[in-house]
Amino acid sequence: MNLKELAEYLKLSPTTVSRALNGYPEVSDATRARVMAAAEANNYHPSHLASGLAKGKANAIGHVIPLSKHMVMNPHFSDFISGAGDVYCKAGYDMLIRVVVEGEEEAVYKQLAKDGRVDGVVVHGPSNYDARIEALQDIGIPFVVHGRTNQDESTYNWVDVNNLRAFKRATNYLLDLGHKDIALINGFEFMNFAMRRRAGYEEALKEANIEINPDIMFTGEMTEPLGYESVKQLLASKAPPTAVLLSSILPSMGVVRAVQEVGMTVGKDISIVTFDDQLSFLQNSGDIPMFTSVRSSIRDAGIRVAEILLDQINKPKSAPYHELWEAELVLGSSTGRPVTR
Amino acid sequence: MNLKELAEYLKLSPTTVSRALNGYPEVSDATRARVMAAAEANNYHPSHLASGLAKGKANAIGHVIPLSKHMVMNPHFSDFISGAGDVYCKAGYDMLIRVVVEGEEEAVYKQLAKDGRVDGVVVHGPSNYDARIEALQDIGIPFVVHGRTNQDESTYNWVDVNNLRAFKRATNYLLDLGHKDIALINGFEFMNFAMRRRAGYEEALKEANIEINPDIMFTGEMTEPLGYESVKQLLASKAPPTAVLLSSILPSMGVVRAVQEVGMTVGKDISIVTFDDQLSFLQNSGDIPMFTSVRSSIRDAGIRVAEILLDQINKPKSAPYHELWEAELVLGSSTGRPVTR
DNA sequence: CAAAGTTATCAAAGCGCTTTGGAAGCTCTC
DNA sequence: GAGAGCTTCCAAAGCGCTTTGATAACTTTG
Repeated sequence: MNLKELAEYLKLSPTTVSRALNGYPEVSDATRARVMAAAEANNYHPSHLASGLAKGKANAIGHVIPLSKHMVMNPHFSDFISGAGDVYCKAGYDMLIRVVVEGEEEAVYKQLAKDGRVDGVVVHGPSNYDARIEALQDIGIPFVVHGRTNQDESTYNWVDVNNLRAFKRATNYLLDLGHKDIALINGFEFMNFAMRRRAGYEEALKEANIEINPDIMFTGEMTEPLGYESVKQLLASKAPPTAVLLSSILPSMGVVRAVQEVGMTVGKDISIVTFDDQLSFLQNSGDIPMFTSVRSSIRDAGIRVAEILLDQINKPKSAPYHELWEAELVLGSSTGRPVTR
Repeated sequence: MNLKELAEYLKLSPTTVSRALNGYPEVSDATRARVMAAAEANNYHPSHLASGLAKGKANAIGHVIPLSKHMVMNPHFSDFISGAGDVYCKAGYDMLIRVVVEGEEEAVYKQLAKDGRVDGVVVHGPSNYDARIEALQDIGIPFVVHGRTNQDESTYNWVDVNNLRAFKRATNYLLDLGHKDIALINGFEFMNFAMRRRAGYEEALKEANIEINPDIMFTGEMTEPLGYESVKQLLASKAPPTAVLLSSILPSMGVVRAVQEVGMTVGKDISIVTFDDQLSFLQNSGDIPMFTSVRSSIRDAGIRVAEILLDQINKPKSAPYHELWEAELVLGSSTGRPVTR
């Protein structure tokens, strides 16, 4: 059943039916009620394609998700998406996801934007200098970035955690406990968030006059094995670090595994502070959480990013909007004073 | 730039341009080359909405993802989606995701199907009797189920792991090692996969004449804490089980945490066998993997489900198609003979 | 070389909806 | 009781593409 048929059935014009359904005022309450009832009764759903075409609006938001070399979907996305998806759903938007080989995101964003399939896009995982930003600005489609780049921040919309401050604070906490050798297990540092975290770590060390030691700094895909392998390697050295700072709870699990494997105890023999995205499936909660962490919910970020994007779509040409979130330092049982050797 | 403008620019009719672009034979090679070049040069992208409307095809697949009570997106989805998304992308389809409060999936599937937004849908996490199946059959939209229900399997498309056999085999393996008290930590058993796994577990125990003990059987959302809490509880009893069988690697991590917390060793004091979906971010690999497991890749399932769905869309009215996969038993370091007490 | 067959192009209708610009039919006013 | 002002509805154009049915131009063939 389409609009025309519904109109014929009701002995009304398509115009009136369309208006009744879309809440325009030019139709009497009685007629509107009749139309609504008939639509319901006939299980009528307007064609999304047709209305989109007529209105020049797709009612959808695009997300382009890069697959890394190992064809891995970053699990942090699923929480982000769950937050954003919820917002879209409530606002009557769809979420359109393209899984794309890393490096081809730009072309895909362009195509999505041009072919009118989406009204806006969100940019995931910005690198330090990210070509997508200018590409999207050229196209003129609304977008918001989850994170920032080193480009001029004021020209686009973003939501970011203060990664530098978070890691500086985490490092300072470990320093205050008396740790001097603090390892860093970070994401890939061409990603902006990781670069900023490293900067925070280094800043804190410098201020404490501690030399930065590249031998105890690791980067990689933030998975369980990254933590395991890195700490295995550290523990094999003569004087392993007494503390380790991590970018995600996933590698932190790996650290715990490695530490326990050699019979040491987390929080006693070795301290761990981790960034905690509050992943839904690996909660670090309870009265005394397992990990001491700097915490900021990635799901909440998804929610805000989506809200901001919808705002920008609905009132275009508003000024770029930013939000910088401070992460919360949460004390858990994975930290303690270093053991004196 | 739209088709009409491009045609004017080329001094051709929209018909010819459209045909040239879409690879129809009724156009000379010379003209086609000219058109292609002009399209490229002018950065022309056909409107997805318009072509979809004209063709009666959306070029998109719908996924409806239920949010559980705790607003958690099941992390197993992200791997499934990464597989499926990849297939869609290569075939020129989009993936449309709706995050929906649990229980409302049915209405959403209906709407998606009716309004022409998608050409097919995939059904996630079927329950034992799932109303969505009949709803989708009524609507007449192509769909494939990831998993099965207890309804008549022959009437719809599905891809499933032989969960019963996998868990029976895993249980038998533990029995063979000499374990008599085997705990089960399962997903929610209104989910069909969990029900079948439990059946496999019980079948093996029955055949071994071991009484089924509900006190050592747990169900819940498959997260890290589920494993931790359950095993904490088990270890508090007088004679804790010597082995535990789990439905996912996530709770298995929790079991490890609980076991190590009391100073016991996994694979010696207590054995673990887990179902391993080969989640990309929690790999259980290496020469000797951490966990003994029954293994089947959820990402591969996503790939097959997507392929099958696209097939069904392209040749409608083909017979329902099924695939039942056998999980592989992989020996790791989390199992051993029970300690004699 | 005319008839038949091919090839290369086009005009126009249609996909299902929205929206513009009227036009009836009312109710008020002076 | 005629003009103004509402209210309620409609015809038709348009969104950007595809596709049907035709036509013109060009090759073959007997």
